[in-house]
Amino acid sequence: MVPDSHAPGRAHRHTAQKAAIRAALEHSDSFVSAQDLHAALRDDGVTLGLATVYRNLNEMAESGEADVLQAEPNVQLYRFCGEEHHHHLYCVSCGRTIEIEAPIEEWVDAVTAEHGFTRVRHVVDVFGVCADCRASGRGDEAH
Amino acid sequence: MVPDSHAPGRAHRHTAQKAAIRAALEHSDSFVSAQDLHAALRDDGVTLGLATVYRNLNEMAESGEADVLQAEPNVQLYRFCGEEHHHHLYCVSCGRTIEIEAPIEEWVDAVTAEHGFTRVRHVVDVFGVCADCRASGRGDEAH
DNA sequence: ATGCGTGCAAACGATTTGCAGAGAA
DNA sequence: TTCTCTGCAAATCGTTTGCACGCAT
Repeated sequence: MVPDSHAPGRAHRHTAQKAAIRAALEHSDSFVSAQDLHAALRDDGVTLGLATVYRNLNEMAESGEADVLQAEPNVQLYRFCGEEHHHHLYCVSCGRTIEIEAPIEEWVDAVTAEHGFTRVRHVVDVFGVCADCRASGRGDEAH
Repeated sequence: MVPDSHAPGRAHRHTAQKAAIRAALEHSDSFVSAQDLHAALRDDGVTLGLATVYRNLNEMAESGEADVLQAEPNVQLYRFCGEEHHHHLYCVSCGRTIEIEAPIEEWVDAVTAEHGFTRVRHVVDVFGVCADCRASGRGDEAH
């Protein structure tokens, strides 16, 4: 039955692209799509492939270093994941993201325990149009 | 500039496919993908196109008759939306869905008001592995 | 020298859309 | 009859993957 499948010697090489992607993700003040990150990186002078961005982003998401948010169908947004789990208020018009605290952690524990669920992951995100976008009328188009 | 663009006489014809899709969605006890719904419908003897399922599902989602949930990238799940807005506990292994109540409605109002957001939509869903799947060991594979 | 990570481009797969024909009003 | 809805198939488009080469180790 698959002996030592999680051997300690995971290679994980250090490359310029990997560092650039992580730096760009950390630098970003809100969620970014893989495509946008790729474009920004190229603007920054870093030449890399889109596939590499996807691969690294998924790797980071897999290891818990990044958060993934499905804002719309077919578009997944990534964000550098700090130490703790927090939630977001997301403007669907300008993409601005505000971190918010959701007083539901214990509620989640209670509900999942009640139904016998384990390995719980919860998604709590609020979408809307921020004051600025509303003022500039962009909120009418966004949906 | 575009006079009476929202004229009252929206035609909305009644067809067998439309009725079948709605019935199937109402009958379903959990979230279903458009593809699954299409397959189930054909099993049921209803011959219709996949595009028709998508079109009707999106129409229902647009008008608020159905809920859309992005469980995974590239896969959107639909569910008949009752009268009120409620949340779900979703088993990532067997797809079973349990309706739960989230005591956060007023928290959402407070947070959005605080940041000047409008047109708010919130997503509160909990994912995990239910007791049955955990017992049968399927929870180890699902992610 | 050894292989993991990268780049490119083709492959994928869920969803959308154009167009001609069928059925509801 | 008129005009919307349906069906089929091709088109989209974000994301993933195969393969050969370069670079970190």
